[in-house]
Amino acid sequence: MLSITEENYLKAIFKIAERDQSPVNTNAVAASMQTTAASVTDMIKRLSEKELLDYEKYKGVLLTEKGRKLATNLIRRHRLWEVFLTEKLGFSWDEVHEIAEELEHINSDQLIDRMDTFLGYPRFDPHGDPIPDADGYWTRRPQVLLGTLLPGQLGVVTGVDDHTSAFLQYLNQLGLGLGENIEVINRVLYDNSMIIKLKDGKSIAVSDKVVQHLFVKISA
Amino acid sequence: MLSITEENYLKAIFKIAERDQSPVNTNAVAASMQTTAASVTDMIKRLSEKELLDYEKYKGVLLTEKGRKLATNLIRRHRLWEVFLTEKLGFSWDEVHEIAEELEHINSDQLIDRMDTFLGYPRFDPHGDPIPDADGYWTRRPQVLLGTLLPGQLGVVTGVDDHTSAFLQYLNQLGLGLGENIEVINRVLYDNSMIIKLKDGKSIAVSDKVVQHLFVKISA
DNA sequence: TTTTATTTTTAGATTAGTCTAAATTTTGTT
DNA sequence: AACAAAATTTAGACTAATCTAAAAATAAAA
Ligand SMILES: [Mn+2]
Ligand SMILES: [Mn+2]
Ligand SMILES: [Mn+2]
Ligand SMILES: [Mn+2]
Repeated sequence: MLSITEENYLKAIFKIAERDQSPVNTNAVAASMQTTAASVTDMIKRLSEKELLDYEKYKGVLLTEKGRKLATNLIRRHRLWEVFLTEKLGFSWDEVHEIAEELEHINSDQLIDRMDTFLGYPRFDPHGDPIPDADGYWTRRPQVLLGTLLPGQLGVVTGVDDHTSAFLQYLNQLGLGLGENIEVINRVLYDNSMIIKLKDGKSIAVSDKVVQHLFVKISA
Repeated sequence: MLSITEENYLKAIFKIAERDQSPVNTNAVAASMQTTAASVTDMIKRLSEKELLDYEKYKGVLLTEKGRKLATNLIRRHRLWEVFLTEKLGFSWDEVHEIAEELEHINSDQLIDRMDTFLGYPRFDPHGDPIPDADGYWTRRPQVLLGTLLPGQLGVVTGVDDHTSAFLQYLNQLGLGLGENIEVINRVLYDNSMIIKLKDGKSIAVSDKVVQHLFVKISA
């Protein structure tokens, strides 16, 4: 049985290993957990003791298979809860993360299985992130950052690279939700912004920031 | 912001105050929380410091209005989650308590409001216990223990006085779920058991234990 | 290859929550 | 009223998780 704190560390380490490289270094974990390097070293020892991490002093950590399974299971729970909150309770995608951050620690496999069934076995969460299966695996969806599209190309919004509610709310305002069809009109070289056309026919300008953080699947 | 431990103490104290009398004494809390009297004294001081309890050394504790609101809100959350687990996820009434015990600590009023709406504003949980409103109030339902009924009287099962899964599973086996219509055939004086008739016409014998822990509403 | 900067670990303290054992207060009984 | 029993509180110690400051190891730069 893990404490909520231990679970959070494990999840953070998994995500850093995915984003950066393995082994994961102490400072990266400290930054992600908003704590000190000293605390991280402490916790790393505890998690290694429980055989969730492979740890060698000064060399960083790798997740063991046991650690990986626990971490992906947390992500599975988190994302399923996010689907529940949006699909069933009517929350908006910018409101669910914090609540799911708590709900993911509810420890019941039966609960998650039944929730998965109740939701109809969703493959992606409200932010377009994949939901791991019970073994902790998922298949990557072909998607690229909006910024890589050329004028004339068509695409569908499939995800975000920035999960802050500020960004998500801004996308709401722009009408750029998941599944939205877009067409690139042109790229403004001056500030790297873009003019895109939405399905309602309206053209909008999206800043460099948006272009760098919105995933789309190229459809033509 | 309260810790999960603090919330659990508060809930325990509320329930003891309801069951026994106020003020609540230290040993009762220790028994309920399965901890020592010393730990309870410690926690009582902390909760008094936060003005959730009125505490006088050696005299036991009373909940303040603030404490009562928090305690009943926990009970509200617990029971709404139990409804969700049974109604939406298909859990049986003997499986939900432990999970709700964790879920009740998820701290989001918005979540509970939306859940309440999603469930259609239920007034009772799967065990027949009333769900407090947002201010922590509910109206008592007219119900009596099965044991008080006389031969010939009709009733509807409305609740249980024993929430152990052993008891609930035994009731499943007997076909005595919530809402079940029954008729008292006769009382066996020898062992205080009872013969009752169910709506399917079958008569069954129920032991003294059942008779003392099953609530029914008299319907005729 | 020294020297410097960065990263990581250790040492020592702190807080929440817990425990056992001992002291104190209250309650019940002669 | 005096004594015994029960309930409660205090004292002191322990673990998990955290922090700051200092020491040690590694990496980068001169
Ligand atoms: Mn999230
Ligand atoms: Mn998400
Ligand atoms: Mn319950
Ligand atoms: Mn219940």
